[in-house]
Amino acid sequence: MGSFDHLGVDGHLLRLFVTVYEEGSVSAAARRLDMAQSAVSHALNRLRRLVGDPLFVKSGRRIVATQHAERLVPQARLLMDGLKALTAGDGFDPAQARLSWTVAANDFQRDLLLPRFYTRAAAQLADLRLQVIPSGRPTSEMLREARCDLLISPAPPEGLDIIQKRLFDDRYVCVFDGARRVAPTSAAAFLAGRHVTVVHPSADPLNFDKALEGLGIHRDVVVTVANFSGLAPFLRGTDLVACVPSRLHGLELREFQAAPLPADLLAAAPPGTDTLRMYMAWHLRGQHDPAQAWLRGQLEAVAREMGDDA
Amino acid sequence: MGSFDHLGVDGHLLRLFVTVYEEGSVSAAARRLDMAQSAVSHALNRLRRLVGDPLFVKSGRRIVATQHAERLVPQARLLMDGLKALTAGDGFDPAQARLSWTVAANDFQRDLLLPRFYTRAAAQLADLRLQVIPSGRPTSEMLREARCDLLISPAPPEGLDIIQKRLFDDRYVCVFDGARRVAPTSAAAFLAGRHVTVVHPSADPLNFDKALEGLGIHRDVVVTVANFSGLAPFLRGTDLVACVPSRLHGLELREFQAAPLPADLLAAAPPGTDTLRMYMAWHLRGQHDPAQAWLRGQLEAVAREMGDDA
DNA sequence: TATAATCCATCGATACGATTCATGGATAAG
DNA sequence: CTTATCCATGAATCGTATCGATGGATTATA
Repeated sequence: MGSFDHLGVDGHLLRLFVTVYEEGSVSAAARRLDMAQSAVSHALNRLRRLVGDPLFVKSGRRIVATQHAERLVPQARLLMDGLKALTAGDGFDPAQARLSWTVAANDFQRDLLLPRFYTRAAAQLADLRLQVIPSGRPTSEMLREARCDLLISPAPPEGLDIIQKRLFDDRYVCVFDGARRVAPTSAAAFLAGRHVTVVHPSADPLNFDKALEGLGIHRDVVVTVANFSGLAPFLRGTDLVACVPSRLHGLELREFQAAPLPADLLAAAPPGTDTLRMYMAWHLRGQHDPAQAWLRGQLEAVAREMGDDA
Repeated sequence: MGSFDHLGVDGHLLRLFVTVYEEGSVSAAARRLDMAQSAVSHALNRLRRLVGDPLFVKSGRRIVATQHAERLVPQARLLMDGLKALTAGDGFDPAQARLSWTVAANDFQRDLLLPRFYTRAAAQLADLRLQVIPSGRPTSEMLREARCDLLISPAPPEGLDIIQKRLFDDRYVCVFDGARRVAPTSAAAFLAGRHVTVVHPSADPLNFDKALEGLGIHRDVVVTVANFSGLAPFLRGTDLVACVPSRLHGLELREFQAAPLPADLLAAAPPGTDTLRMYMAWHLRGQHDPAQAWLRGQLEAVAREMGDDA
């Protein structure tokens, strides 16, 4: 049964298929592809034979995509990108490349990685435009619809067309104003204090906060801010405590004191509670693009340079 | 430059290219493809035009692949698999499917996941043959050369053509014979004891052992065994201590006592030291195969069922 | 309801391209 | 030097993708 001659499919056919899908019309696709309408119709029939599915069925004088066609569209786009990667024209030469890259990242990972990434990458490239957009709660759609090329997040989206790779591990520490209080060394002391944490309205809470929640441990969170940069003013001159990735302590929170989380608090918590693992994620589409692969490599190198320790 | 008509490439051309590469000969490829030799030669020329690279150059009366051709071969194989995924014949029906799956996994992950996976998956399938092979130090070649379909490991290989996904997190605990000693509650007590650990000759040491090593902490390891199943005889009736993933305590080491790692030991260690994160990894080739995707989904479900806690 | 407009499928003609057979130049082996 | 084998090329053939034109079907408009 499977014996449809799938090997007969070529890039032109894929492009035609995707165009028909996007236009929702054979005639419109023909116009966009600068072909005769009948040619598109015939080509579509050929593709129907090759994949063994009607792909589009008539409904009135329009056509609607079958379920199978819906499934095929992203796959077809993927294959077209793969075909492009076959050409020899892709000899990627950093020294002559003028690249534009859009990265979605929230405050912590942005400030930690991207400045160093930029200086490193830009030094080797003819030109680099780096667009950083807020990721919010990162979704696979951002990558699928090419709203960004890469996404940096501790909770990257999953999906069969999404690839993710670990960048670095960090550990949560308590940060506080050393002039106003001392480090909480036990769970009791920790829970007795007043806390400030980061809860972005459109993103997931920190895995640390979620883990405590899951344990039924409720600390006294008196202030929540939308991002890490908002913590400092609340810590300064107060006895508030924040639990943040330790690397942040080397950035915006340099002026404060840091201490490890109370050991007895962690003993009860699930593994990885005190660890924040940062990933980068991208779409399969960009997998074989040598320029993007190079950029990802640079970012990875920056993360590696920092080492896994705080 | 980029203006080679890469869309003109079709599956037949890719297959021809790969065949010529594998045979190292135009004539031999023609025989295997059941075509005339000149047809292959012409087709090869067509492909040369389309991708803008000689692909094979004459050397004596043989031909040798160019660098670019070498790079293209895996990509071509990938695209052929992608094309196969276009056909409608792939409506995957578990109830009628007779599958054969080869998984590379070492002892811990094998015993923990695969029995439950097998019963779960086999119950839904017409037939399932599960081959489990030892992974040793897992390499991307095992996946590339299709020696296995999936690999389960805490240290999955990396590569642009390898996809990995987290299965579950576990935490290291101390395991010992409760009749002979008590739990080490401090780093000092921990280091005063005698230890047994797992070091497989052809695999990486455990991340826990590596982390301690990295800190310059040398505990007194008096016995090493090649896999987890070898631990029990050495623990039984002795004062030896082993640090193993806590889930193992529920399997082979049920008879022993378990205790968390000393907190002060972990405080100095890098984040994630006490966490073992288990991944599955597979080759891009199997990404769009619905049967394999289904099997991976089942395995994931089993891992999820166990929850992230021990 | 009749008419016009638009859509997609089909038909015959045409041009392009893929394959075949036959041949030639090059290399290596006998 | 001869022979066998390899790959490339040329001419001829066959298949097929495209075109323009046409027809059947559906929807919008008067």
